[in-house]
Amino acid sequence: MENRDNLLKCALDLFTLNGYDAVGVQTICDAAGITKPTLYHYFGSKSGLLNTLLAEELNPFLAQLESAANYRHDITDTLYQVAQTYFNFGRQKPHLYRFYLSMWFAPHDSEAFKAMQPFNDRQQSLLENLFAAAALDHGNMQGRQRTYAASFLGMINTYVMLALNGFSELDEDFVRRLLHQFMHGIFS
Amino acid sequence: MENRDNLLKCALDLFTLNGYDAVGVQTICDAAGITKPTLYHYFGSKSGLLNTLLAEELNPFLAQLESAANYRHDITDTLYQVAQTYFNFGRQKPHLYRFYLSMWFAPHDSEAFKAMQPFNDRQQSLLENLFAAAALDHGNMQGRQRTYAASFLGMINTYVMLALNGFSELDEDFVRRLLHQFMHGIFS
DNA sequence: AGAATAGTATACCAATCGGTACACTATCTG
DNA sequence: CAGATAGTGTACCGATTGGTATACTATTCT
Repeated sequence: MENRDNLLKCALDLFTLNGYDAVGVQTICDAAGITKPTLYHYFGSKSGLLNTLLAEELNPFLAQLESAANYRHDITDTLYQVAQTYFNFGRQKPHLYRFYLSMWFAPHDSEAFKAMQPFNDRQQSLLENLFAAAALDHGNMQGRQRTYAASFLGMINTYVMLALNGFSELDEDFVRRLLHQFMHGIFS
Repeated sequence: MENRDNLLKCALDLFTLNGYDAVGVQTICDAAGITKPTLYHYFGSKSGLLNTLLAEELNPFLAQLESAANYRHDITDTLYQVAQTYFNFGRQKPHLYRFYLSMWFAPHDSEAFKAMQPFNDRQQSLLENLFAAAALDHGNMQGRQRTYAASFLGMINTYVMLALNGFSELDEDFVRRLLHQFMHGIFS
């Protein structure tokens, strides 16, 4: 399993730095110091490698997100926890975060977009459920889960990208400003 | 010039649909019904084609943006005009808008990112100048042009993407909500 | 010991990539 | 009419793409 782990590590670095399409299978193998049949033995295909990679990197994050998005009858606080989870992720794995967003904007029929889509769907539905639950306590939010989830996600990504591009720090204050701005968009 | 224009049109469709990297020179030529030397006669290279394409599509937009971003001592109204310009663009050329954003998120050393960068820089500096001018009227905005410009751009892109993904309409009301939310983020 | 299984390398595949040498034609200019 | 110039097609280039047939080795199980 040593070669397998090494392949994943090298692929992650190369993908996040150069993008999925721009990195050839041969390049990954060279970086890992092995040959192609070894890669195809473990992952079956280049996209199989990407899928495995995303699963191993994102599933832990999604688990954290799941517990953060558990509604505790305080929508502001819950959203704060959610935003914190994203910010932590962006802080710890900035390259991966960028790579993920680049896949989100990739052409819809590309391997990269398809690989990323299920993870995005899980985030979206997690947040939709959160907003749906909150709407039981706040009548004026009713029926808008989809839009709320998408725009909250969009706003988080905007803020994280701002920070990744050096316009701010991903600190507590930045989370609070995000929350403040988003909540004002809802309740006015 | 008929073949030239036809090439640009076909390339635009293919790029916006499949992404820059995923479309080969041969594919473009087939779509335009010509052969490769013709393409290389007009544009010199694949990236030359992309650059020409972006220039012809985005320069008119940037001209509109320039006049919209002309500060008239009413920051809310000016930002409203700016946002309107973006929304119009997103409404008229949704595929191109998506393609543009995908280039923004592309790896920094890719052809696509390099081709898009100067256009982004012009938008950023246009907005920075606007916010700098507005800071003369609103002291509490002083010294924050860069962040304001980047976050306003980010918020616009978020809203346009929400609409392009079917979560909303790019209508007047949506612009107003964007403005409302952004201004509240500044003045509180 | 013998058989099965996982892991790995050599060497190859067809297809495609971006790009070009060269010859030809159409058109415009003197 | 002669010559220059722009535009275009045929046929090709070397490099790289994702992927594989086959044989070898190392380990593990019976």
